[in-house]
Amino acid sequence: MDDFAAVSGLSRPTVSKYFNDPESVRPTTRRKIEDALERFDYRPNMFAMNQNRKLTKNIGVVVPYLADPFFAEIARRIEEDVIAAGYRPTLFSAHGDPALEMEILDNLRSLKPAGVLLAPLGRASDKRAVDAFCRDVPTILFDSNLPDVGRAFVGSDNPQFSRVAADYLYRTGDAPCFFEMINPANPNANKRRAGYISAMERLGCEPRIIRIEGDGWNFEEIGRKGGLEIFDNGGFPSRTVLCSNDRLAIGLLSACYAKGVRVGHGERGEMRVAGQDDHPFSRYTCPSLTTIAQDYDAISRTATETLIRAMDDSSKAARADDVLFEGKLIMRDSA
Amino acid sequence: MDDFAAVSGLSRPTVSKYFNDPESVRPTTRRKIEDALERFDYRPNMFAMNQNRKLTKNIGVVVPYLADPFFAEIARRIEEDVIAAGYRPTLFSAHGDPALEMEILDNLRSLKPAGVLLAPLGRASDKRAVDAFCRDVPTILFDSNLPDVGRAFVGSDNPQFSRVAADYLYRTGDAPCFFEMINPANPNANKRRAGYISAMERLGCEPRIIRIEGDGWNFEEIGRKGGLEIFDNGGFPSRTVLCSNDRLAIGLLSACYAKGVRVGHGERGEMRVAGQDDHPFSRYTCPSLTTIAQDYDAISRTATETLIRAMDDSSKAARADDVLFEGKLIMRDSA
DNA sequence: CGGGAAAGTTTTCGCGCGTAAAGTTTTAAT
DNA sequence: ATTAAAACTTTACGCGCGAAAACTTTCCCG
Repeated sequence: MDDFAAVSGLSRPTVSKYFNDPESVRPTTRRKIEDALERFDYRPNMFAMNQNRKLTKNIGVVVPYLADPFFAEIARRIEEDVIAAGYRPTLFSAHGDPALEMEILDNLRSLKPAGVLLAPLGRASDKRAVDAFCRDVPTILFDSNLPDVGRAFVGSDNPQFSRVAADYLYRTGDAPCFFEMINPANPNANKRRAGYISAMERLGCEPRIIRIEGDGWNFEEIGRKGGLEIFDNGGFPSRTVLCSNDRLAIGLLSACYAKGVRVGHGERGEMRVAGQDDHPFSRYTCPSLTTIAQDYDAISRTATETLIRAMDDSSKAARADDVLFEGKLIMRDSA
Repeated sequence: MDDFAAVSGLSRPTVSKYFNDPESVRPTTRRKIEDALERFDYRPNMFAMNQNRKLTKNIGVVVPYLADPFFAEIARRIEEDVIAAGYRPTLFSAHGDPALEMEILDNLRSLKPAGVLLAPLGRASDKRAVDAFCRDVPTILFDSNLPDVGRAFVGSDNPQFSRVAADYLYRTGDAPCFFEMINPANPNANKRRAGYISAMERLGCEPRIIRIEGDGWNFEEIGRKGGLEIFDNGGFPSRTVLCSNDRLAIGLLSACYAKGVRVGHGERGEMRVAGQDDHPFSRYTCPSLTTIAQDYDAISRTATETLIRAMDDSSKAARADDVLFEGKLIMRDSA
């Protein structure tokens, strides 16, 4: 940096200041540095930069399962937003493993991140450890909430998802039953079930919940196996099935196909299936999947913005209000 | 570290040695340190550790598009293998953008990685820049090759994929046509086309290639639109369609469904569709997709192993042999 | 028991930058 | 033209560790 400062005709501290915030130097100075930068492609050493600094420009992004296209997509958008805000995102996936989630948070500590965007595993997460982490590092939770942990939560209004779905399905046909895993990995599933129940009660219908076996994150397979089993044991209690999420629905569609059950909203359909999330592939299922869309854009943008505000905020204890986005009904062919 | 060395009854250099390689100290010494570790949870400062070291324990993993479940899955496995080998993986996605790919390689340089596993964007990659990077950092390319770049290439024998697929389809019905994008992002597409053509010639059939418009990484949409267009303009030249990859096939299945064309290998099927890759979701399409499976496990494991060998190898210029894995025919319902 | 190798200790240096203080120059506003 | 604020320079220190050299202790084996 000394040498580079010399060739750009400035002192090292000024150049150092530039790299911490290009706006903080005079425009003419900035010009000098950026000219020199083109001629010499100097880059400050990341490790030296961050070592003797309290706060880095790093932002950690942690998702529970990156092979789930929902998280891949939301992670992609968050990365873009974080970069646009002038920070350096680092992406981690817990791969569905609580131990790995803890390890990631531990490693994250030594990255001295300015902030973290964390979508916890949910039920399986070690809440105390996550809470302890959030006390040390400004953290925004997203997608899946742990009550009173972190600076804020940004996610979807899950009960509303299922209420809208149930309402629509009721109005366009018969009252749906609800298809979910016995032990959902994610707490959002419980909120969706609650939303479904409240909608059914308001409509004066009996809620009918079908809970299938299965652990882990291979939801399509769980949905398929669960669906096949139900077909073999008397079938579904209703012509219409609202699935707890799109991946289960994709599995169920596959089971329907295997059993020769035509799915669809028209006359031809023997059964109707709806999902929730607007999973990136749900538009390409056969039939295309009617679902409730998560607001990917709003969630990623708001999560990033909230984090950056929280990082600036000196009052460490302050908890911002949780933000919940409504889902949008996407009417496709399956229901 | 000084304080921690004191409480564990050792000198700082010994403790330092332990953290670089726990095996490098005497078992009794290791015991002392790990006992102290439990009582004091000290962690060396990452930035200080790496600053004055030529080589870190970091391994960069770069994929072209993480929202593609194929890459999400292969990245997941590579991360596991890298961790098991005692290194720290850092995952990056170029999100389909060549400029971002270059930026990632630039940032990677300042991470001083011991090695990099890179699946390049392909056609869009800046080959000269990638080559320059590979000269500085031991890099193994995977999935998509750039000739003579990097220490080695680990991927699939793409011509074999299409040969096997074409052969199988021919034997079980009629000769397939080949469905692909006009300007495939990935060079593997060209090899698959070549494999298809050679298989057809060997069988004494005329190769028939259908090339559809579309740019970017939204293959399902491209496949769907392309399929619809072909149906509207006289249809496919053959009852059987071999798609360049599973994601295009998923899009085509969706188009078939929209047009009311029954897909399947039995009597009922009006058309047969096959893909290539064994995409994580291809087993849940309707009908389930017949495809050629990539050997995820072998590719990720071999790539990691090859990289670690290349890192140990002092002869910097040495290029290991490329490794290609064969695809396995997965017979499902679509063809 | 002796001897040499292996492991640990002491000491010292430096990595490449952030940061702070004190002094100097430039800028912009009156 | 005056002046104060803003921007830059100079100087100096330290972050937390890796690494190397020279020395001492421990270990293993015949």
